[in-house]
Amino acid sequence: MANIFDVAKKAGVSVKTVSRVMNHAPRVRESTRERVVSAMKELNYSPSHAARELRSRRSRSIGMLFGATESGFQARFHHAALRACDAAGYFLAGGFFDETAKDWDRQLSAFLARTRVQNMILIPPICGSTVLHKTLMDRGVSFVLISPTQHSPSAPSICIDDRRAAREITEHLIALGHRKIGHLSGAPDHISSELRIGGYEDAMQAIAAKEGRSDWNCSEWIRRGFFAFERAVEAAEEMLSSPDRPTAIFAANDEMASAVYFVASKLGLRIPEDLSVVGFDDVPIAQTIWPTLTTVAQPYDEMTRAAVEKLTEADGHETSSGALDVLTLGYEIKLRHSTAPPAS
Amino acid sequence: MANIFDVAKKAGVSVKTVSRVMNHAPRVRESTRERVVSAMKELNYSPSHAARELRSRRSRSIGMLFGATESGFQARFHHAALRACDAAGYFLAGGFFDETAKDWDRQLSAFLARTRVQNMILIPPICGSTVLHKTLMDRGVSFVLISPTQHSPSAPSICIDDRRAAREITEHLIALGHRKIGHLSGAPDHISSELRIGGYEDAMQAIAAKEGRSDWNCSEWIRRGFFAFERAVEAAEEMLSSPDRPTAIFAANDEMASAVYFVASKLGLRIPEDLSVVGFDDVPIAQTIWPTLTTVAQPYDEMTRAAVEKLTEADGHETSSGALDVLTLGYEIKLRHSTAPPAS
DNA sequence: GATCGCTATGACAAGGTTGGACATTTTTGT
DNA sequence: ACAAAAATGTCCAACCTTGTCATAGCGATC
Repeated sequence: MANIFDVAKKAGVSVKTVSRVMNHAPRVRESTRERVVSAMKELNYSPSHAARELRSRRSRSIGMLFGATESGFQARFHHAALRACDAAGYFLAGGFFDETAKDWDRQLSAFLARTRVQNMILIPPICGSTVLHKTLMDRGVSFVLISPTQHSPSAPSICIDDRRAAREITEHLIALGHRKIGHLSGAPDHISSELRIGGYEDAMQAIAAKEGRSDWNCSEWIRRGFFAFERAVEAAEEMLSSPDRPTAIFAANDEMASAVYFVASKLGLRIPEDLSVVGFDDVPIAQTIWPTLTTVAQPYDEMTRAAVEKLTEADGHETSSGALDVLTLGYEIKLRHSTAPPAS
Repeated sequence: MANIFDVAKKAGVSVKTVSRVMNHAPRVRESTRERVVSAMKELNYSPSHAARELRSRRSRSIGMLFGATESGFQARFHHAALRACDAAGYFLAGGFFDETAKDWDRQLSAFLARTRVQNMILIPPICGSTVLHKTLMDRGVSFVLISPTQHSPSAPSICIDDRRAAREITEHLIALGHRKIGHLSGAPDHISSELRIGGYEDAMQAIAAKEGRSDWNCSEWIRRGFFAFERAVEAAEEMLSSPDRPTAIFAANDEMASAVYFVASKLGLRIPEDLSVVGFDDVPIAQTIWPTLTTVAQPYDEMTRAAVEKLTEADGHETSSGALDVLTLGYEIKLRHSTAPPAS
């Protein structure tokens, strides 16, 4: 395997110049650059990331911790991260991380020690742990939070307008004629849960005001599903077996929406004839269950690309401006087959 | 950050001894080892993997290429690999790989150049590409194939007895009383597809022989679904809209089984009353659809652990014995709610 | 034409670890 | 007490790249 000396020799320059070319340093004559580049090509040269990392104390990898990789949600981000890293010339170092385990910090230390990543992308559910943030900061690791449970002054966050999206999708149900709309909400320590509840309430209160039902209290229609399938099954069972059951349910993620399908199927309720369902996230399952699920699509690829950009741009440069750095991207409502007017 | 010299000083030994301890070299007294280990702990030392890799030309990472990370199947292996690598002290370097893309080799070269992995685990669908095998061998990368489309003389494979599993799960349907059993098979270039067809036919022919129906040709009941949801939807529609439709379907993976649910739901067929369904793989979706899916569980964790072991054991040592190295692990049939006797 | 300033390039050390070849010390067995 | 074996140390080179500082070349300025 060729190294930098071979390239230098072939191009008739010093190793340093080759290094400069690789690192896009200024002050290299165009003709020299070309000579070097073609020498690299000819020798099929690729620099040793170990040596670069050793010398420059910068690694070309981005770390990411996964808990439940099967969760559709994490799998989508995994996919997006693989592509974004590929595009940026970085590679993804994945670690397993069980946030409920006791040897929490051992897992994290082991990951950091092994990979020596300097950059990380943190996704739910673990992105919200302040202890985690602190550990990373102490170690000098920069990180970006995606859809965090809470924003951090020490790292940029990337999210969507959860509240507006929740409001919009609830309004879709209202527009179809639904009034008894249940909400299956997420884990209470997650900012998105509360924002989605907020959006739901915004929509419900707006229609209540418009139709003059001042006594109407939509918060009775909210049940916690904690973003988890099993918990959502319980909550949905409770909601749907009540005599005054809702005619539509807005689940705060698709996994819980599929739990509603599960329960509805068990109880013999037809979707959407007897019950309309909407979700949130647009994970793959949304299109592989029948009827396909109306939901809010997160811009996974865009979010992850932005995260990688933030990390690679800042690489090396300390750029904590002090102000909260929050990037809000656009979502999309996907209308599919899980909603219909209520049975009259 | 402490380095090996600091540790040596603290432990009162030479750097060499510290190195010996880290690399589990023989001829180190237990008491010395302990002193060194505790010095490392105290200093919170972790070796620079860049330096180790640079010097020893061995990387502590295992590479893995993912195509469709959302596919449940790959997500399960991702999860298993993260855990197995963690346990082995390695880390997982993930790469995106679209086997249908044109810049196929660019993707692979970029991945290998960036990560410089020496070890890889290959999973379906890309694990079968002989071009891929060749490239890896040329580059001196060792690899293990999991459930490969075809075995390779140059790498160990890990799989289950697909044929027996397929036979067994088909027999489950037969035992319930089904005779008109359709099979939704996988991609024809994949060895597992053919083995699962084989197992299905074994079971069908056995019952045909037993019941004296020598004219019965079960191969009419086979349709290709190519392991893909959309293709399976088409195939299932065809199967189920025929007047003499099957009373049970054995899908060669869970994704296709969920496609059967999708179509059944669309056509108003109830599972399992009107149609029994069984799958293969036991991916997460099998338990989050109602009725929960009877399927064959692959031993994901065990398979991946075995793969990591093979790689880490062989690390450095050339051990190609020449003979085919195929490890067959046990599967498990998960009986759930998607099967019942046929309507009489 | 000597001096200055700027650009492009080069020489050399450093970064943390392991490998190799031996030398030296300690332990063990007799 | 002596030899053999085991444990540890010494020292240097190598791995490949980048950072620091130095220098050659060259046009502009006084």
